[in-house]
Amino acid sequence: MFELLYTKINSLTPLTDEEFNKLQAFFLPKKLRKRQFLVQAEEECKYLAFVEKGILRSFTIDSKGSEHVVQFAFEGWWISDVSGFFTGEPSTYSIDVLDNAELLILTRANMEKMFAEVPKLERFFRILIQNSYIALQRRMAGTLTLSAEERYLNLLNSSPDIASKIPQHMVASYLGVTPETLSRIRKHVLIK
Amino acid sequence: MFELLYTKINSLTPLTDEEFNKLQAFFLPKKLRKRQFLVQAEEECKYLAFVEKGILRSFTIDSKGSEHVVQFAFEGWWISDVSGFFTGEPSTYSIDVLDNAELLILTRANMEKMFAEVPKLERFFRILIQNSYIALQRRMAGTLTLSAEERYLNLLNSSPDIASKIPQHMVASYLGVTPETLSRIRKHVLIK
DNA sequence: TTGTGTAATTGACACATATCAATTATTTTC
DNA sequence: GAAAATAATTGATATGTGTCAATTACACAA
Repeated sequence: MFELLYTKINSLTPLTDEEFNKLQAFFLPKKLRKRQFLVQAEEECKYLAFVEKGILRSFTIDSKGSEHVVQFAFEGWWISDVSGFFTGEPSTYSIDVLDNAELLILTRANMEKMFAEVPKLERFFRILIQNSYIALQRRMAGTLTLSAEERYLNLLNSSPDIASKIPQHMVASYLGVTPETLSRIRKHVLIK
Repeated sequence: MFELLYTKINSLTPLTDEEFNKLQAFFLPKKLRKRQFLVQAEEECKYLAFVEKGILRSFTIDSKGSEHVVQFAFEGWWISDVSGFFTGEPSTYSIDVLDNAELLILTRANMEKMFAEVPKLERFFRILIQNSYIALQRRMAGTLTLSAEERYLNLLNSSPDIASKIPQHMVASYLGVTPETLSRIRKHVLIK
């Protein structure tokens, strides 16, 4: 059950067997089916989740009621409302399941206990969030500099998983365009 | 010279005097005047800089030659091309000085040595990057959900420094609009 | 399997923002 | 302090993307 987690942590911060055994105690397994919520906006986001199986996404709903996808999470990825998780404030995002999921859940309290027992993990999570930050900066730069069509073509390259496994209207939302616009972009790209 | 740095680090991760004394040895003071570059795109970004005095910004240049501001850094902030700094790859951004600056510079090698001597700092930098990530997520959500005018009004609220101390065309670039559009937005906002 | 809801496509039109060009205001430099 | 460079404003027009409405395609549940 912990193989994937082990691989992922070990690739960034090699752990001894003993350290890895300690670590397991702090994670809580959780299964969720499609359409279930891990976190509801406005509530406290208590969890940082590692995705063993399935697909999740986080999203906001704006003042006009439309959804905006913030992040997708596939197998081997982490997902949370980082802001809510660390500040304790009510979550600004909701997180729900797109494909039946098996998760390993870390609560804030368990995370701190874990850091106390295995200090090396402080480093792992620094690098993890660092990589997320870098990816987000790329996405941000893309929305500032590229047209919707260029962003879509980029996505096909850099995240083929998203383009192929996620319903189109959610891909549109992630790209920051309407479903109609993405549909037209796809038509246009095919023709070329 | 290290007062501001001390205050900033101490507020997130309290340090003993001894720890703080050790730490100072790893930072290199550097003065730069307006228009000088700390990092040039395409070169390696060797530095993580703490801003003691002055203002800097990081930016990219797109295929059409126009600049896009990624980040501003005022006194007490940190700036770097995070991606380049940690991966060692050529920087995607340039960083230059908007207002004569006094910096405390950390190289990658010194950072690792520092972590070895004062492990607590691993935690500090995790929290630092975490907060940057949260801020960037807010900005990203804003560009997905808000009109240019709403983003400008948000900026006035959340970062009055940016709105008041930065040339308007750079604020426009940061918001992801043209200078002409920002000029019109300001006119419109004043009238209301 | 058929029906019912949801997703994707398409068309007509609206609107926010970009682009280009000209003018005025503000800095910088010698 | 005058000249030159840069920044901000304004107007006219172009364009990408959004909105609304209708149609077709698809998925899932009874």
